[in-house]
Amino acid sequence: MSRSQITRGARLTQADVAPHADGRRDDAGCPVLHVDMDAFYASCELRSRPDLVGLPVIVGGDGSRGVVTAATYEARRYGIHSAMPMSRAKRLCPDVVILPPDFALYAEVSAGVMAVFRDVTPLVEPLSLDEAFLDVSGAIRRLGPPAVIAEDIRSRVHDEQGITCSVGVASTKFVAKLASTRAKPDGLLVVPADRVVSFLHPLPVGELWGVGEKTEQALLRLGLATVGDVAHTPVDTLVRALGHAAGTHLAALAWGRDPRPVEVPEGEKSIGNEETFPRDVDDPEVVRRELLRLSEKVASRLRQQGYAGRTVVLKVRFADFSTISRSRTLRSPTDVGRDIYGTARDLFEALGLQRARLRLVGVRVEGLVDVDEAPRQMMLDEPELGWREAEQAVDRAGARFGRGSVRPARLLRTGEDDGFGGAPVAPRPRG
DNA sequence: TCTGGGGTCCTTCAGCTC
DNA sequence: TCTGGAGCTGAAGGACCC
Repeated sequence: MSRSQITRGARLTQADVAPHADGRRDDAGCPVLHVDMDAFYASCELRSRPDLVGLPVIVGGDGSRGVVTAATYEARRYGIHSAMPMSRAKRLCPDVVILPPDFALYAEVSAGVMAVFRDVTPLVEPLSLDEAFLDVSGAIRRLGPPAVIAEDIRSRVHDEQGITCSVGVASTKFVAKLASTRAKPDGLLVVPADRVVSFLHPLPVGELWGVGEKTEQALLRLGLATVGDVAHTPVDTLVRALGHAAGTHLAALAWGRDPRPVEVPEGEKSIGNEETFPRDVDDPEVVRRELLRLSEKVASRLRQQGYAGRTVVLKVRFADFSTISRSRTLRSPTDVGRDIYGTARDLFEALGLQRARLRLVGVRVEGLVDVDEAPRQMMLDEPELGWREAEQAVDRAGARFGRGSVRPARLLRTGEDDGFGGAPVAPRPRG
């Protein structure tokens, strides 16, 4: 690694504590790296739009109900942040540049970044497209101490993918994640193993992993404002306020105890799709058509990834934002859109809604198993070649002619965006 | 201000079996 | 035969994360 690479970003920092008197390396005992891309979606877009570098740019749907998916640091200076309604972002910064999301691009860049990580260690645990934990304990002899490995990763991501990232180096996942957040943007922060407590205790409770708005309010009601306050509170008190899992978990985190190892994920646990209507809907036929579209989409993703699932979950959000879900477990796992739709529709009908105004519907399939290991329940009247084979044929047609080139007749409506991409096209007549 | 979409995990409760 | 408790599973909802 060149000197220029090491100094790029000029933010090789450590927790603000006194150095070791005996000359030990500060990253000794810190094999966990948390790597987080800076404003990932926006950074991907700026690679092909250098004219926008330095301007407030946000990525997100520009519809009436869109939210900000990512914001450059220039946009954040106006108070814009992710998950903020687009309408508000535009009010805060009328000149903000809005770009529609291109998830295929982000997936491609993410694959390149993850390849860099796996070049360093096989122990990579991705958390999302733009961040991952790495356990580099097995790479230290080959590549050097964790801080050097971290800088090398930052340089390679920058040189190969043209975006910047921040890295936290620590003894546990939780502290590494906090460190990368505090190193942003384009920085590196090492929290030495024996300074974890002094690093953690001054932080506000909201920084604890798993503490969102509700839990933060609950903790503040107990008079607990900092991580140190939580650390010095009896576990029983936390358990009473937050439940067993959250209470014991936070008590451990507040002392820097996080036994979770970096793990290569085994696979998905559920696959689902949901959609917010552009305007609230009270026509049951529109809802049924949307359920069919979502079910087909979920089934297609299941087949693509080689899964079948046993539990179908229907999600309904009403105009007042209240949300309910209903689920049904099938006799055997399925990856057939027809089955998923039939179950989702039954669940919807069972709600007995009398023209309630709906904001969103969603379909999710849980209890995933490898499709080759899934027992198939043949119906007495089921033909040998059934819906599954038909939908597999649709998958093949989609791969050849474009996704959505063949679809259920109910979803064929000229000019209607059904989310399959492209204009609706009727299947070519056979023969 | 007015709240997307994709996920995971946890808690609570009800029903069932032993 | 009846009853109560333990343990399991499924269902529903909530909180959280990115």
